[in-house]
Amino acid sequence: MAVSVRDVAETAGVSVGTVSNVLNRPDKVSSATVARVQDAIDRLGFVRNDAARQLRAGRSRTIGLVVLDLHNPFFSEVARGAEERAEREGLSVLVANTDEKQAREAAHLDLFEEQRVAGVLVTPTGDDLRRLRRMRDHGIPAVLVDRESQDSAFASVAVDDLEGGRLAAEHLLQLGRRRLMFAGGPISLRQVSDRLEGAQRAVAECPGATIEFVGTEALTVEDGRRAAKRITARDAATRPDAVFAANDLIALGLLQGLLQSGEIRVPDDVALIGYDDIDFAAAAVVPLSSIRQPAQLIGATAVELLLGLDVDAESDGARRHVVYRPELVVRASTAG
Amino acid sequence: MAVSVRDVAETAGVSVGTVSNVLNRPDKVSSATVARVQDAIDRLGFVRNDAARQLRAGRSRTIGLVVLDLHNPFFSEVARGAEERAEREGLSVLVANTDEKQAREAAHLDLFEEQRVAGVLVTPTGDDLRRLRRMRDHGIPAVLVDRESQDSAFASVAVDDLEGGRLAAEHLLQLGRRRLMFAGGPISLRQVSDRLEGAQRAVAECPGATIEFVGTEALTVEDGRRAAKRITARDAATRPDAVFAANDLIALGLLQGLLQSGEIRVPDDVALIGYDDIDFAAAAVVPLSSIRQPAQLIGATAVELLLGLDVDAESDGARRHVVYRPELVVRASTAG
DNA sequence: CAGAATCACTGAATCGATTCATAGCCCGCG
DNA sequence: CGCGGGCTATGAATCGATTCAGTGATTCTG
Repeated sequence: MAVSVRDVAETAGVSVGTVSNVLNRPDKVSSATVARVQDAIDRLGFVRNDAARQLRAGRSRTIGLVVLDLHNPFFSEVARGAEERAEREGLSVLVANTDEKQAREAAHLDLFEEQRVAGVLVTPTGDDLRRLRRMRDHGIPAVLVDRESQDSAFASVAVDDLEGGRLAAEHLLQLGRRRLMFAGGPISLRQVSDRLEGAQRAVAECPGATIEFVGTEALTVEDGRRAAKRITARDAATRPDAVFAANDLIALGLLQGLLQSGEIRVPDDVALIGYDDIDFAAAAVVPLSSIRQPAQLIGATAVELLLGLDVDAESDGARRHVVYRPELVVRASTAG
Repeated sequence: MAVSVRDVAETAGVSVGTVSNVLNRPDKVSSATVARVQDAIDRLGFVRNDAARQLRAGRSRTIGLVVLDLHNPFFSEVARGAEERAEREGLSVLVANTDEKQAREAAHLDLFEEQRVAGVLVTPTGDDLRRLRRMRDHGIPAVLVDRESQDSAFASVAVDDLEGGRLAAEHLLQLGRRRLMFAGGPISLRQVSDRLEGAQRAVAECPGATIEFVGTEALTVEDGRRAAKRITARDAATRPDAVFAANDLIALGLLQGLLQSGEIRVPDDVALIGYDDIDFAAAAVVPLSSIRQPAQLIGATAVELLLGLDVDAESDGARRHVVYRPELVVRASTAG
């Protein structure tokens, strides 16, 4: 059933080495032979066995991408960017979800290591880079995605989340809002804590303004809806007049929840701004203001960093840490 | 650098066979030996080489999933369902995008075959199942996803798209609308043509009602926006009074485009219904009516069919074709 | 025209985990 | 004491593509 190079070689009347050459370096083989071998391949329906090839090569032609949540269109954009870039290099990308859970992140990294991937692109769940270090020691380079690494050992692509947080908060303050709220979580995610901190700094510079933190379990639409309940449950007087959501999914959930209550108008009573500027943000009930990040570019850059990466070259730190700037996108949810 | 079972065996003072047993059948090995081997594994930082394992096994522990568009939340739900189900069986899922292009579908299937995946779940782009047949002959079973197979050779999970199309159209007709339009494409996609045909049948049963077809290149938000332009460019009198979009992405694009024009109100001037009921449909500017499909369940069922599938058992056709029923979800975009 | 260089091809060795026939050991039972 | 049977462990053979030193044959060069 399984057709191997040996079978092909036999029916073409050549050696296995020649078959391999036809497959990998057709120019090294006379065209007559190429034709004979091709014919045998077609007749037998031969398909290369990638496992054998990889075993010999010692390395696969695949890149592992570990993201927090593929359901977040932001990450699926990142994935698309990475895939397109990798494809041009003849590599494919394997995508794994962590659902923001450390255990799943570890399990997926283990699987990638077993597969001897050419490298991994990771949005780390926590602050623990030990496993990545071990993988690097085993010859598997890593690039941190959507996260600046203080650690010079790993290249990274990120967007300045402090700046993004500041942009969002400053925008809300300029509207005259003073009782800000930040919704998102878990705070252990760097993205979340940095955006919050950026916002807090902006608020600190504005006398009379406050910002309150409401934690969520994760960064999904559902978590946003739950956060909305906690807001609507309060007295109108103690409610925030502006909410900055850690990402657009949370923001969309909040929007639904707040409007559903019937008492709260957006942006009149509560201004709302999200983060990521996913496609659906513009199409929301109240079109959502957001902080835009160049998602595809992030994915593509990560791949480039990975490929330009010499595992044991600790040098050239400068060009191995790319930081993009976020951009404010104003829509109806923060109008007026 | 590369640590192999041989190295582990050596430092643990046992044979390679024993190391393999510790890895795969620890109960067959005395606990003292297990401990010694484990210790060696930890000390050396040994990680199994999956390529070697697969080569020996002749088959990988991975399932390939080929979908039309991962950016469509419907498919990412399907993927999630498949992943969760597969994980319980100790399998992982590789996801590949076709962007609705035949060539990409073929390329990805080839890659999957080279990897000797345990099976593939496919939403075929066209009607050509030859490649799938060849793969089956090579021992790689396939399950058709979101598509009924007339072909008894392949198991399938689908939702009745004729029924879905009918549901959507009947709903619009019940609102009193008579000049219907269907927007979507390419028509070569079974999902598109079936939904259209279901709608046409409903329209045919309603005297005085018509349905017009507007094709799009693909099923994205952007295509929806473009379709909207073609509607807004017309005289008010010749515009449809209801639009049925082939999926929610198209519907959301249409919605944005129609509202942007300023002249058209939804649902007053044009009622709008989508398909899939993705999460974002409920959060749209005008919450979107839609036809719901059990996305995760489809993914999970596909995996089950695959695993229960004996490649050369042509029998038991009945239980190998699962068809779920779609469900109408009414929201503001078709109110009144 | 000898010797060098080029070309097309060969086939054994290799990657690393798993398998399986085999061997050694110990215990218990007749 | 001896034999069967249960444990535990062994290590050569295997999966299939690739590599690379080497063989012949042909063409080139001074």
